[in-house]
Amino acid sequence: MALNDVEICEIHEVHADKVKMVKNKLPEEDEMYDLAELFKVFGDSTRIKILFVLFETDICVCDLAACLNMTQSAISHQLKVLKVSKLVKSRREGKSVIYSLADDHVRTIIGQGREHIEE
Amino acid sequence: MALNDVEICEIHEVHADKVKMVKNKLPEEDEMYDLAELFKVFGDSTRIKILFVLFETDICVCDLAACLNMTQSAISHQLKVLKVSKLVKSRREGKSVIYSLADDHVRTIIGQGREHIEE
DNA sequence: TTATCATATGAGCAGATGTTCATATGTTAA
DNA sequence: TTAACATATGAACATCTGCTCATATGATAA
Repeated sequence: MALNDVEICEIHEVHADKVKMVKNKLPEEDEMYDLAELFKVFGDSTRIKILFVLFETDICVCDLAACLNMTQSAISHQLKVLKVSKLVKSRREGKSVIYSLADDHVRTIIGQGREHIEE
Repeated sequence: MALNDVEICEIHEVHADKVKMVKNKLPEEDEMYDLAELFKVFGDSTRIKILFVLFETDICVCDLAACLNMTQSAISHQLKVLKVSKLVKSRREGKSVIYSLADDHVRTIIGQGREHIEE
């Protein structure tokens, strides 16, 4: 029998009614999973730095790498992650590819994060 | 000589002036790093689920584990991460330890995340 | 005290993640 | 077309992360 813990707990003390009530109010598994995936994207300092640069200006990969003192390859890999998550979009201009913020949730989310830290 | 990429780029095309301007506007390295660390905490589905439970009610470790069908140990480890990041606080009540949300930035941050996803 | 319940924690392991390196793709100019 | 620049990408590797298992700590009741 799997998940013995749950069984054992119920015998003793777990408030089965409370647990059931809370379970019903939780969002879909998928939604919570996707949310975690989104925050995972914010959870890397290279990507955060990229976003801060994009707060200031649209910019090409090469300049971005220079801003952060990192290799073009490393930046490019991370830009892809940001793009798949729709936090960033890109357009081609001649030989360069210019990246920019996809929408304003990014600013809000990061803003709230900063507020939390300032305490 | 290290970081050849930057050097090479400058010879050719990088907009040194633009790069310098952006660099000046960026927050402190530490702040960006801390921000990434904060979001890293949100970037795991177990922790996200814990937070959603805490949106509904204060709850003990045992009930929390039952809600998520996970072991007490796994939950306890993650609660520690959440506590160190000040997203969650705890109080003892008899044999149990009751966890609750530390403040309301958590709701706001997660709310913005959800908005971003709904698109 | 001792027994039991509730939670916390350390070690170990498997899987995920970010960077580097080499190279491929795509664009422009000659 | 070819050469040079700009970006993207795959593989490899080292590090990080989250879970499990065993066990320690803490609290209560008998």
